[in-house]
Amino acid sequence: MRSSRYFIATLKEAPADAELVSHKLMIRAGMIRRLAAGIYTWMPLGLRVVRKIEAIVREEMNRAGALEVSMPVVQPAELWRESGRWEAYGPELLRFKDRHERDFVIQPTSEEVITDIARAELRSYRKLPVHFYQIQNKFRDERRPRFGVMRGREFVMKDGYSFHASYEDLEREYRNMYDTYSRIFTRLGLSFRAVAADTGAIGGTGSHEFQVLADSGEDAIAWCPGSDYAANLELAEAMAPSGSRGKPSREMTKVPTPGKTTCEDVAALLKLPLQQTVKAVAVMHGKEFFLLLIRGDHTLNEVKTQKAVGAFRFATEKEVEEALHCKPGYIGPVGAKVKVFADRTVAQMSDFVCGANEEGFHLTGVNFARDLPEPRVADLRNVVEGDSSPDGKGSLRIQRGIEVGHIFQLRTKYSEAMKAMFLDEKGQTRQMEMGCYGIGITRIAAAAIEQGHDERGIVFPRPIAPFEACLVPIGLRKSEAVRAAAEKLYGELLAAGLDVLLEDRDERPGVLFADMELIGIPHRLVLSEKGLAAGTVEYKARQAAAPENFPLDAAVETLKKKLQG
RNA sequence: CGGGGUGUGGCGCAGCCUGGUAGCGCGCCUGCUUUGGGAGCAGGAUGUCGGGAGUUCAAAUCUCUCCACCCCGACCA
Repeated sequence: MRSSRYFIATLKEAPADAELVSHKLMIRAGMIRRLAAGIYTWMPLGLRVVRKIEAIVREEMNRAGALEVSMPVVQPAELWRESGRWEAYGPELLRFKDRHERDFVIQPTSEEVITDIARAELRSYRKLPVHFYQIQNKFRDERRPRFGVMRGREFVMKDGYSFHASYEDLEREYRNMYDTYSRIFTRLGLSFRAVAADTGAIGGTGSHEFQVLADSGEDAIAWCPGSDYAANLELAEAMAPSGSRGKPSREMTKVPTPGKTTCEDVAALLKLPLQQTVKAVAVMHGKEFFLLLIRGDHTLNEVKTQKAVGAFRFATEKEVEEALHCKPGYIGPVGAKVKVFADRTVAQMSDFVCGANEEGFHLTGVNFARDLPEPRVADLRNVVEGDSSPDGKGSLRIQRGIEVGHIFQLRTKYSEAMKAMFLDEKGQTRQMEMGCYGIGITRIAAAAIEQGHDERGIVFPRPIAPFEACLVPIGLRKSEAVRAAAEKLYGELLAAGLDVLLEDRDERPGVLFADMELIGIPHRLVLSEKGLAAGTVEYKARQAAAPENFPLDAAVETLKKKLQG
């Protein structure tokens, strides 16, 4: 490709509304342009990246035995009513009516349509297993689209669905996909981690997320360096501290703590470690008021809490006052006539500090059994760095990540709702087992940039860079020798099958270099009169400190070698 | 959906408080010079000041209203 005939639309300044580096750089590099909130046009340069990601995903999916299909983006509501998701999905599902007033949706995923295909086409165990996938646009009416294409409303996803005659076979395919995904993200040149995940709204049992490691990621991952344990923070189990609870050694005492409503403030005032305090979180479970006890330095894990106590919401200030006759900030479990759940860590504490249920006062030296009834105990908190790993093989570390892939064992959630049955070898009707597997194609482009960038712009991994290499001639329009050498070398590079951009725009060298670095081309060749006189061409990797020179007649071989490395 | 904020040329912004005939930087167009790190000089084009209504002799500026977008909180690829 010649840049003079391509569309390079770089910007010096990023739009003010971009927050994430990847968002800023994608706009500045001219990869995307915004049309509406969370809706973007992929410009030629950006689309090249997307297509390269798709190609790798497609290749590996095909290699793993999955079959590509393309399902409609517009789907009739009847199927969604049948699966129950018409009601269950909520406002993120974009719904509309056609001219006959019939309800339709723009698909956020395609379980319904594929299950409809499966129940019509897969009537015999002889046709199982089968795995269908597609790569195509999805729409989710996010409550708050942000971060450019990272959390857009319209995005490209690879979604695959597998059907099986037995759970054992589903497990086999799940492992197959686990391996395939690992291969895909490795080939894409990303640093990632596969983590156990919550199954969330999609339902089902086993589930893993593939997280690209980046500090800007929205997810937190807990993992153990001493083993293969890795889980999303929302799932990672916090173990009870070892040993047993200490004996009460102090009298329970009411101390004045005026204006100190947080554990931090109270600990500072009383000159006690934060780990000696307990915060009471007031929640409503239906019409019932609960207190959840979490150690002062810990945070509540809402996913785990929901599993332990059931659906809940935080109580309002008014509800707190009605239940405890006390303002939030001073509430506690002592003397409270409500159900109390304590986190495992809190359950092991003795002589702790908590609110006195009296404005301006806290209690010190509080002990279970002696001062208040033993609470119900559950795992309610987020794990923190240094907690012991649930597999007992060391302590946990926390890292941030961007979810780019997710695999689920759906089991029979959809085949049951939509009656996807097959006949087994004994002629008996049985439900199909299902798996589903997603990869966020467009999100990968953004995640790769979060992982690879510097002050000059994007640093793409070679497999997904818009071009593998660029050839920058200096003085193309001034020097006939440079022009001829550039044309010749460009022809040779193309003939060698390399994906090269010839930078032949009529711009000063500084502009050309800056643009090539901004858009993230990983390898650069420079031709100049000076170099030609010496019979050399200059080579520089995107992140190398300094360029090196090679003989001009070895340029193609040299670049090939560099691309391998 | 709740809370906060912004809307002025393609992009980034000033002007608004204290009404008075719309400005800066980048980009864009033309010419000359320049050509190994986002050039210089000269000339030029581009605005229903988000939309509507109102107050006023006069509205980017004040009032009301609608819209769009962004940021902070309950979920997903």
